[in-house]
Amino acid sequence: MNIDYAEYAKIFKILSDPKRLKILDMLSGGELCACKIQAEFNITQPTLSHDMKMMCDTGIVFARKEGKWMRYSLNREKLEDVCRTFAEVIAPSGESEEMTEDMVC
Amino acid sequence: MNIDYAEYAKIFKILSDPKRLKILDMLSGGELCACKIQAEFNITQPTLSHDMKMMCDTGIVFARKEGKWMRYSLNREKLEDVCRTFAEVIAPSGESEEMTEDMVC
DNA sequence: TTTACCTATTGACAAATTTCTATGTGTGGA
DNA sequence: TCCACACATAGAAATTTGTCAATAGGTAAA
Repeated sequence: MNIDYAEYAKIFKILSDPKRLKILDMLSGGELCACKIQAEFNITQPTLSHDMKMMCDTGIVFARKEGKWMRYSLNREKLEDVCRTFAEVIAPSGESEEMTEDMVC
Repeated sequence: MNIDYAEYAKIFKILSDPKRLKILDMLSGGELCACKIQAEFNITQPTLSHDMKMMCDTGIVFARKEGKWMRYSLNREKLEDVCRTFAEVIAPSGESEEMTEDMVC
C-alpha cells in the first residue's frame, strides 16, 4: 500500500473544522444552496463562500450554478475513498504484529 | 444521529498533517518507540514529542513508558469509531433524498 | 436598462499552528 | 555519584487559517 499522505491530509484539513463537518452532514441529506447552509451558522456570506470553495477545490463537494443560486452536493465517491483509505491506514498492516529486532531500540 | 462535530473535528485536525498520518500508518504495524518514528522524518526531537502529545491527548494513540523509552501504539477502538462516524456523516441521511419545499431557495 | 439579489473576490487582521533552540526531567550504566 | 541518553517543556519566530468589511460580478425581474 502506498498512500499519498499529503493528498489525504489536505482532505482531513477540510474535516478539521466543526462547521465544515456539519456542512457535509447537511449535504448528506441532499443538494443544498448556499443560503440554506449559511442560515444554519453564525458566519458571513464571504466566510461560507470561502469554505465551500475549499471543499470544492479538494473535490469532496460538487457545485452547480442554477440561476442566481449555487447548489452544493457531496462527491460520495471521493468521500468513500477517503473513508476506505483511512480504514486501511489504521488496519493492522500486512506484516506480523510480532516484535521484530529492528522495532526495538 | 447527533454528532459532536467539535470532538471529531479535533481528531481530523490531527489527521490533517501528512507527517502525523504517516505516523499512524507506521503504528498500524505495531508498537513503536519515539526514536524509531523520528528516524523516518526530518524533524527535531521536540517536534515529534509535540506531535505525539497531540495524538495521545485526543486519545487516538496510547503511550507507554518503558525505561528510558516511550512506546506508542494505536487506539484502534477510538480510530474505528472515527471511521464509522465519518461513514455515517457522508451516508445518505434518513430522510428521503427527494427535494422538499424547504430545501429550495 | 435599472435595480435587487445571490455569490465570489480582495485585502486585512487576529488567532492558531508548526517548528525550532534552549533547557529541564527522569532513567540506567559506569 | 556522575554521566549519557531519551524524552518533555518553555519560549519564540514564521507560517497558515478563520473571519470580516468592502467591493465586484452575474442573473432575473421590473
